[in-house]
Formats: sequence, C-alpha cells, structure tokens
Amino acid sequence: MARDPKSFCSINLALEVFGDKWTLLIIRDIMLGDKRHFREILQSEEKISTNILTDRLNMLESRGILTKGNDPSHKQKFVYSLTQKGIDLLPVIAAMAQWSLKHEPVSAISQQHTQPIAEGGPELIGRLSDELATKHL
Amino acid sequence: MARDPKSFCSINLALEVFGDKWTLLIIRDIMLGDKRHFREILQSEEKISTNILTDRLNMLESRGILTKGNDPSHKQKFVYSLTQKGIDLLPVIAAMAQWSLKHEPVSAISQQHTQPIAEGGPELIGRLSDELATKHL
DNA sequence: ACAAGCAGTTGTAATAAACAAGTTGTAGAA
DNA sequence: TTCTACAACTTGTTTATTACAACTGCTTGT
Repeated sequence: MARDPKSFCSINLALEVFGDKWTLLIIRDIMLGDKRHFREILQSEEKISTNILTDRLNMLESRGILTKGNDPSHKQKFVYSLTQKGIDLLPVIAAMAQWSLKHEPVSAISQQHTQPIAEGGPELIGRLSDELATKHL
Repeated sequence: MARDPKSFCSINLALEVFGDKWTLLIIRDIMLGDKRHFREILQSEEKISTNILTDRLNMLESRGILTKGNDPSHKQKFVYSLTQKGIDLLPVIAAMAQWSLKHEPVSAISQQHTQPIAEGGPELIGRLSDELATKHL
C-alpha cells in the first residue's frame, strides 16, 4: 500500500499520505464532525463511495493516523479513532480552511464551522487538540 | 479545467485546488526554492514530467495562484510568479512541514530547509510572506 | 421471518500519470 | 551561417489509479 516515496522532503512525505481529494475530508469528518463510523462518514455531502472510504480508512490505519476498534453496541460496527499523529493534522486543516475562507467561495454553513478554527490562533488549536485527545486516545 | 466542486466546504474547496501529489510541490519550489522557470522546477528531485508540470502551471495560473510573465533575458522563457493567493499558501506548507517533521522520516536536508518555517511561528510566516510579496508581486 | 442497517467487495468505466518522442522557436558559439 | 544546446510545450502510447454502481454476507430490531 505504501510505496517508497519520491523523496524525503517533508512536503512530499505529507502529500504522499494525504495528497488526494478524499483523505482529508475523512479526517475532517472524524475531527470536526465527530463522525466515528463508516456510515456516518459515508453520508457527508461529498458522497464518497464505499470502496474509496474502505481504502482510505485502511491506509490511514496502516499509517498510524487512526485506529479501528470494535463497537460494543454492534458486532459488525467499527469505531474509528484518531491517533496523536491524526490529531496533529488539525493545524493543516486549519491552515487550509483559512486559505479557502480568504480566497474561495466557501458556503455560509462551512464558514460557520471552519472560521473559528481558522482564525482562533494557536491557543484554540491547542485546546481543540486536547479535547480530541481525551475523546480519541 | 475547473469542474464544479463536490461541495463548498472550505476544506473541500482547498483540496479541489491542490489536493493532489504534484501541485504543492510546484508551489514549494517556487516559494521556498526560488525557482521561477519551467526547467528549474522540472529538475527537482521528485522528477515531475513535462506534461504534468505544464498542466499544473496552467491550472494554477487559471485559478489565480500564479502569473506567467515574459523573461526579458530570453524571449521564449517565462517567469512564474506567485500572486497573493499563492503566497497565502505558505501557512499550509508550513503546517504540512511541521506535521511531517514530527511524524515522518524527513531527510536531513529537507529538515534544514523546512524546520525554520515549520517552527518559526506566525511572525516568521509574516516576514516570509512580505519577502515573497516584494519578490513576486 | 424479514426489512433495515452494517462494513466491505467486485467489476467496469473513467481519469490521471508515466514515459518517450516530436515541435517550434531562441541564443550563443564556431 | 550553421551547429548545438536550450526554452516551453505537445502528442501519443502505455500503465496505474480512482470513481461509480451493483452486490455480498453478516447483524440487528421489530
């Protein structure tokens, strides 16, 4: 699954993990939308398909960005949790949100969701990270 | 070239612009490597191919992230410059570098290049943005 | 018993990328 | 002035990746 990288540049290594159209949307759903199950992520407005979601969840698990645990309420259900490596993607998400809010036609709903994170500064990011850590780790 | 987005979520809109394996490497080269010509970007260690570079440069120009100007020293040479929209990607690059430096096997050379940007904090980003503005705008 | 919900699989089509070669024009040296 | 290297592409072919839709097999709650 993880082939050898084109280079060991920090930017390239990051892109080899989440440099595609779907991976960070999944992280966003888990991180900001508090979605923890396959079906919940599937229902997001971008309409990711099941095989891509399966593929990316497995990839993210194999790279140590999230973990997959059993849901006691349903034997065929899994709970996806972020690792610290996954939680540490919050600043990346925040920076991307900030850029889009300035330069792209972000919807009012998304603006409400992401503006605080984008403009909250390092302290807010720190607080949210701590919250995520108690929830997920 | 730019199809209608899957959603108007800020994260998704960003991904539709630079959510691929190559685009941000080009931005990195222009921004941090001070590469301004086609051939210079082509020579980076990731060995992007000419058709992809052409495609991405045109896409980035059409989206207002960079501009293409004539090089007075050579009539068939173009100089690629960042716009403000392009310069504003610096925090995204910095966040990605910070994540990789913490979690991925970044080479010593890349570490030297990106650690200052990743850990310099908002003031350094501000200063670098100003530098880029005088160089490119 | 059965419909609804669960994660995941399979097959096929569409898209993107890699690779090799060619194009058109420029610049500088012999 | 012709030769060579270089500039940014462009084209065509092959390969790899991704997307979409339909379908599995298992598990719940009614």
